[in-house]
Amino acid sequence: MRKGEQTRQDIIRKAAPIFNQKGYDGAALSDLMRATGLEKGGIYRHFESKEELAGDAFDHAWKVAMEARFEGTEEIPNTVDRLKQIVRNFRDRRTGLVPGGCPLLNTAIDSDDGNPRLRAKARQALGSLLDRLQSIAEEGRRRGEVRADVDSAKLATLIASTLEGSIMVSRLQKKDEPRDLAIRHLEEYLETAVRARKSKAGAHQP
Amino acid sequence: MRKGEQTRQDIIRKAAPIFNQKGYDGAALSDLMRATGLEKGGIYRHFESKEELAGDAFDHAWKVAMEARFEGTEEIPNTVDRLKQIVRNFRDRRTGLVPGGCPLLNTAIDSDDGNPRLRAKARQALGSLLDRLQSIAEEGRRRGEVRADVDSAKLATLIASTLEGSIMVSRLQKKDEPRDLAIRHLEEYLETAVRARKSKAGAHQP
DNA sequence: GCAACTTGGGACCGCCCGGTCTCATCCAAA
DNA sequence: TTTGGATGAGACCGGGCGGTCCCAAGTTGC
Repeated sequence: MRKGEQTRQDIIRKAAPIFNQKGYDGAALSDLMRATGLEKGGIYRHFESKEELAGDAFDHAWKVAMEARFEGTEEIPNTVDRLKQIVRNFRDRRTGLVPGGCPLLNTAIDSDDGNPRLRAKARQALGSLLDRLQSIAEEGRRRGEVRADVDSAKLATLIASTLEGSIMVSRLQKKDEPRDLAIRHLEEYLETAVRARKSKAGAHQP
Repeated sequence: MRKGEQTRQDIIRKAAPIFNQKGYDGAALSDLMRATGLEKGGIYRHFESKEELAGDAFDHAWKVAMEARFEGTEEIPNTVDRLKQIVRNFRDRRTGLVPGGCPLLNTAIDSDDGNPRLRAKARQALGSLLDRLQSIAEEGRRRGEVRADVDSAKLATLIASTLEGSIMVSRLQKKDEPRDLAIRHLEEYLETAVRARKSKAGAHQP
């Protein structure tokens, strides 16, 4: 039973870029066979359908993406600085990512009007991103680092939307500029409209 | 020759939602046959390939989208107000649009890593949107309605990116809120960071 | 080192894909 | 009203699709 699980993970890792690049319909079993070096029987032993494999491949790609985006941010004490670093990570931490662009963006569009299973995974993935951003903002509000009038859920949505849109534009134009522009825009927004102004009394420290 | 051209346009109009919803691979000829009420021969008389039809269908969908987004904005005298109205049109002018969401977003992701012909169309479509936004901003700068330190190209890119990203999130969540949020964010941005402050002397009027 | 089970190769399946071609019908100009 | 080109139906095609299954080879526990 040991070898099988290892093979299964191997298939997922090799299949993820194919699905992320070509989409569900576009990724033919023959592509997956070539990428994994296995015959059909070897693949279907570990997954009951192409759809199941696509789901697992998405989970893998998303896990890798999330790790990259939040890498080295947990230890940043100030929550606004932490959000800024997360935003910057969309530009700076790109090694090890599954090729083919943001899995969320790809899968959301790909599964729109069809393939409910993948669509549910995409929704869940977006939820996980929004939740993490929101809870950081909320923590910041409680600590007085984030302005009291900031709506954490809305802030999370705005950050995610802006980044994803700029990634789409950057990929289409094959230029980094739109993405970097959005990052700078969000940094400025976090600085001017989100970060609490320093109060003379000091908000939290005794 | 009259009837043929009419049929051709009919096919394009009926096929556009199929391609926009299902993507290029996902839109089978059988789907197009059902949507148009024609047999294969009837379709292939007017298009030499599925790809050509997809291209024409995208052009149609994009034309409709662009008309909706710029509808009733030409006559707004102040350029910043005009930009704000264009942004709002993403929410308010949605009748007559080809179903399936933003054709640019769909086609950009769909044709990523494959189908160069559709990809070129998507790039060109993005270019046309950016150009229109940019030239409005540029006109505003010349007229002194837009701050001199605003980069028109960057502003256009930021607007397009933010809107497209929020549309993706809205579609995935099946909620209007993310899109509306982005619109409000852009309105505020245009007001506070783009619109030239009223100078006491009056910038342009004698 | 043997037996039992797990693994993966690859032939096979039916289906539907995009695309072609022929021919009856339709339509419009003379 | 005739006639010739425009039009569209639909049978047909080869290929590649996702998926199944059997069996040889490999792996593992005893």
